[in-house]
Amino acid sequence: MTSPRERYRAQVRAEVKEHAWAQIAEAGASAISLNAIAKTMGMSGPALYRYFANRDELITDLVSDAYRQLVDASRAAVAERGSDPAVIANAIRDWAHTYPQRYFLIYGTPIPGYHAPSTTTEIATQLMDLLLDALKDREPGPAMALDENLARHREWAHVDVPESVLRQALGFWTRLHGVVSLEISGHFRDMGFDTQLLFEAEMAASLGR
Amino acid sequence: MTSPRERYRAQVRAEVKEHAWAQIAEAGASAISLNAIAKTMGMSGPALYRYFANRDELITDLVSDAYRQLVDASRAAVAERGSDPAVIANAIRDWAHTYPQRYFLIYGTPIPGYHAPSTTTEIATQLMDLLLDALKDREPGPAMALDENLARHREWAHVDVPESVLRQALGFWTRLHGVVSLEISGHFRDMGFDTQLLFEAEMAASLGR
DNA sequence: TGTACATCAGTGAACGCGCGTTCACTGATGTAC
DNA sequence: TGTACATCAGTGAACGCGCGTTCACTGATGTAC
Repeated sequence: MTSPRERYRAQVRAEVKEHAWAQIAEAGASAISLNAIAKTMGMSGPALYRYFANRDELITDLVSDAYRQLVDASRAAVAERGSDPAVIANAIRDWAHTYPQRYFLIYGTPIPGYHAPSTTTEIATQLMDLLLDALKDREPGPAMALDENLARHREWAHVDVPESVLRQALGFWTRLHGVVSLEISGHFRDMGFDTQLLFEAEMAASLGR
Repeated sequence: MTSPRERYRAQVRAEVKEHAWAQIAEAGASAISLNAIAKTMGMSGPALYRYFANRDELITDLVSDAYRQLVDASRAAVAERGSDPAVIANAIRDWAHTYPQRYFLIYGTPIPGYHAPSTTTEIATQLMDLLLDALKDREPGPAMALDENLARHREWAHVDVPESVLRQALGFWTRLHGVVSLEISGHFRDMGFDTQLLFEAEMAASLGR
């Protein structure tokens, strides 16, 4: 089905992205440059325009891949250790520590002038679904003002879980990223305590308590 | 004491920073350019080297100013509405919403190749002190594994509060930034619910419950 | 299997741009007698 | 108050760099008869 040329194209595209990741890891997402990537591949700059329409298309591809990778890592963790919020949380944190710049690409400061296409939102939804599934059998907890608001969102997004689960998921989600984004950004550096313990304490407090 | 020349220098420095903020608000921190700033001021690029040794010094100044501004805003809120964690939290969130790019400058993805000097850590401490002060009269809550770790940090940082307060402060801190950074980054955009309510729910859950 | 043609990967030159930073300089502002 | 000198703000040219992107082209790879 796939011709040799098509396979070759796919290979080069993959190699370009590989180099892009290396570049991101070194100098952040804003440093992604088609010319620089071409150079490290021993090619001339314009050659890459055979594979990507422009710089934005490359970035979009990278963002999607990062998201997919994160979803895969979370899914794999669930498959291995069970559908548990803490399992997902640790998978995400581990991934963030392994690939800080990829984490920033998704959850960090938005790249100026770049707007993520709708496909990424779709993948983001998959991640949320994974979390909702892990949370769905928990006891509700007291009703609150936010619930009414979430009910509207639930209908709109066609999510099939009670508001109480949605509420727990959102709290869990924000706390997870609260710890992780601050620690990866280095805001706890030189403060001399174990951020892993802080993370675990936060996740424990968020669940059942 | 201050000569006219010194006063003039301070004025120009301030004006440069004013334009830098405008540039940051438009295209993010990585877009700060001395040449571009000079142009909008009707000056030539090299002129600014009379006022800042180089680009990094400008950024350092901006980061410090942003921090100071955030501390001032928090202090003002406390002065007006009392020393309450929720008051501080709302002050920080309001500031972040008013100046999203300044918020990112401090708490967002680190600027590649730029390292904050120690003075900024000092100002960050002031903000934490403000929070610790607001939390200091709360009941302890059950002891946990993190406490031992925090005790070491307390000694090292010469902070004069019990571990339980430090623990509460850290939890409060991470949850605050968890909601705020995600909402400012736009991760709740198009999800159709009121992030203000989510924020309030998180802060309420974090305090007394 | 061999030839003719079409497809397409990659090159090199070029365009226009903006960046940080240096340097020798002009001209205005302040200072000392 | 007036003159001589020192200080210093700002200019314009220049350096070297890298960026994204276009374009006409060469040469290799695949396809059809």
